Amino acid sequence: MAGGEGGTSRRRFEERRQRRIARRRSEILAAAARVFADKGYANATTKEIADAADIAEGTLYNYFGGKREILLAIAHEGQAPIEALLQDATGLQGREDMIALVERGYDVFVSQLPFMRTLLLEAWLDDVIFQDFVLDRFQRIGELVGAYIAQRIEDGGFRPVDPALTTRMVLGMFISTILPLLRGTAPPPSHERRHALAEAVVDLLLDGIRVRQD
Amino acid sequence: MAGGEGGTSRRRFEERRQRRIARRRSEILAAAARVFADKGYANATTKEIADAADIAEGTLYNYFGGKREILLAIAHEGQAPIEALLQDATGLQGREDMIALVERGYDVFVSQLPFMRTLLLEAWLDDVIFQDFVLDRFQRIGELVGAYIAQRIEDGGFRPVDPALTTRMVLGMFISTILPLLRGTAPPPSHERRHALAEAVVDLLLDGIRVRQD
Amino acid sequence: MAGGEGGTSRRRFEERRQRRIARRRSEILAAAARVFADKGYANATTKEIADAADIAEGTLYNYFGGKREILLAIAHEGQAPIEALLQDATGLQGREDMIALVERGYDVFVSQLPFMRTLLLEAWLDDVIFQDFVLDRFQRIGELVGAYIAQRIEDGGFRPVDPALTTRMVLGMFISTILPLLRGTAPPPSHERRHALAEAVVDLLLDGIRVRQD
Amino acid sequence: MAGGEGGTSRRRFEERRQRRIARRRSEILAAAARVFADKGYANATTKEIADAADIAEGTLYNYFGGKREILLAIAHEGQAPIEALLQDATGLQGREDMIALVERGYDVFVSQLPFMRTLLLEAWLDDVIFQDFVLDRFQRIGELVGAYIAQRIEDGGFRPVDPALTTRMVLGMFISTILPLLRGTAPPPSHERRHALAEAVVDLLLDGIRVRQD
DNA sequence: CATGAATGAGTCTTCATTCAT
DNA sequence: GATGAATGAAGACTCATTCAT
Repeated sequence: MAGGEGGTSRRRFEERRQRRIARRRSEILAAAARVFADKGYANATTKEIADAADIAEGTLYNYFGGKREILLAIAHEGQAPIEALLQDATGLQGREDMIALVERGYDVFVSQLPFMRTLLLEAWLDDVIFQDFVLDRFQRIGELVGAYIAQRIEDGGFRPVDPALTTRMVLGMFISTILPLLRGTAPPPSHERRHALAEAVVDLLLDGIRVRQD
Repeated sequence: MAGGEGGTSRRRFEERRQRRIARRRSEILAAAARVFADKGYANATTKEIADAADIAEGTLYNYFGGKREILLAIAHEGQAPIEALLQDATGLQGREDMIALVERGYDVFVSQLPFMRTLLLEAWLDDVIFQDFVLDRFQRIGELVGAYIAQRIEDGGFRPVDPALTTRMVLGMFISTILPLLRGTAPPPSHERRHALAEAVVDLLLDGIRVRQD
Repeated sequence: MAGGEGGTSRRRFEERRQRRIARRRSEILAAAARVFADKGYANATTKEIADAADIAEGTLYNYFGGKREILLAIAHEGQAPIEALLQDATGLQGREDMIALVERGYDVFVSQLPFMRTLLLEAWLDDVIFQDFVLDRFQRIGELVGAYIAQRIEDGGFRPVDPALTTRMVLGMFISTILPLLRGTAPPPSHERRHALAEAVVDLLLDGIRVRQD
Repeated sequence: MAGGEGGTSRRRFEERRQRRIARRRSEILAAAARVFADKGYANATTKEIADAADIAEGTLYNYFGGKREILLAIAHEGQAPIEALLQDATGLQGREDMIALVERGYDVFVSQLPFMRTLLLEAWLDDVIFQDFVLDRFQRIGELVGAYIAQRIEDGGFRPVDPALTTRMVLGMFISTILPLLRGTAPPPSHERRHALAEAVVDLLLDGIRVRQD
């Protein structure tokens, strides 16, 4: 009886269920990312994760296959904002564009801090994380920035540097400026501070610190 | 009877014993550094360390109070070469001096790779390691480089940048260039390669990548 | 919906859970007391305790913080019956009262044998156990018996002996009579036997063994 | 050459060697008894024993087959003074004889404290120690005292008590009076104190505490 | 004989995962 | 689906005993 409606209501129920599951997964991931960021994957216990997510330990296993799968899901989750950033990163032209891009990079790290911290930490040890979630993106950024630099060298705007190496160094400069945040020894920088940091990075990249002698 | 000789032979014996102990401690530390560098402190087992050092598990405890003490000894061990480098780092003048200094920095990392890798990895999580063995040195480097930059700004050689921030970014650039080595995805660079890397770092620092437009 | 009933059912569930936990704790304590009584705390392994309690080793740690905490819980557990006995021990008058009291003392030891055996054994070495769980009660017994003896001396019923020393000796007599049981070389005495032992203790205390010569 | 003298000197050497060995064994036993008395056999380490005896750990094994053998030797060592006491204990007659005997009992405990403490402690757990070194002597004491009591009952001097049980209770009284010393919570009693204690024990045994009503 | 470093079996404890309720 | 107690494999550490020097 009420077959059609039954189907509709069942579908609605199913949708709501799916949303509830997705929401719960996200909550768990956010909690786990905080714990992993704080103590590292190896030192974190499933009990701590469950407590942070305010659920029972066993419930974790209804949403994830195990501790490691949670880590992989976190790594996966951390990809989206970087992907978005990479999408917009085409068509760099001048200093202002570059500054804006670096600022957006800061935004990603600030808004996703536990994810990023976990990702970078575990990539240091875990080859799967490193290959699939860090190296991969790093190479895409490398291609992007490298291509830009190569093109600017071609048109005479940049010195004939090694594009890949320079990309690497820019990223090093970038990361170094938010290292205290990643390490947890400093609070997130204000928007003004982020802007100033971005300017410093871009200006050092473009002009170095030496005063023009000519 | 033969008191004097007895004393001498006992002293010699004692010296030899001390040397044997020191040597064994070093062997264990080197083995442990390799294991820690490979799997991280938390994932490394005392059995693995013992196997790597080719001794029995219990023997570890004749030389160190426990796993954590081994880690601290590694952190301590890694300080000497950096201290030496810092001693020599005064009196930077021009580009060549700076390149030489950066090259020596590479030498330290290359020759002490497992120690450095372990140190940087664990400092990420362990506040004691971070404070006592990383932040401390980092601040000394910061003072050194920062003072140099500030002085060069004063005499008009450098643009009026933030010395502390710039120091941080230089270190970021430096580290980024040997990251593949630290991460274990690349072999140690040749001396030529190290020289080229050092030049790239210093030139980027001094002049940036932009071609003079005037 | 069904809020009240939900609350009630949850509360009932919670109560049942608490009872289950308490029961399990008691089972573990009883098993551990048997093992400790048999081999001593230091020689007992957590594996043996777990086996005696018919649970896995790890389960112990869901109920107690560790091996030593189990020992302390045993010591604590053994206090209740002695406290109860001390409550009733006021108002001794004549020989019959005293015999009844000694008999109740036997009952405590017989019914709590592993607990008492463990307690006395470990108090011999462990200062915490000794101070908090044995000396304390011993002093209370001492005060009680000592006060009684002192009063009877006053009213001329007893010789002018040292009350504290006499109390100590009575306890020595008492313990000596169930030593084979405590040591595990004899089965628990029957009620008749306990009565006879109690009479022997009290008569020796009151009259000694010498026939009146006058 | 010098064959005869060689034999003599070898014999002398051998005797001296035997004495040296015996002396060293005694030193080790005394040290071990102190350690065992303090922490118990199970909690004492061979390292602690060696340190207490001021020798190296390995040297222990030149004199004893192992830790347990040291314990057995201690138990054995503790027997001699008690044997001596038992030899002299025949021919008790009156109150004074008994007091003197009890005093000698105190002397044995005071002079051999670590041995006695170790012996009683380990006999509580170790069946071999208990059977061979404690029960055995206890039974001999029991026969001696029991026979005396039985005889005095026969001749009308004592009430018709159970000789074995009474013996047990006397020993309980005796032990109880030096329990603080054995437990380590009181210093050895002075000679005067020992005499007073012995009088208290014997008087309680003979006359109890009740004032004669006749 | 004395020494003390080396050994590895044995112990307590933790924790990811399972599963009955 | 949620819960959390039960599990047992694994890990850090101890210590009696051995043995090369």
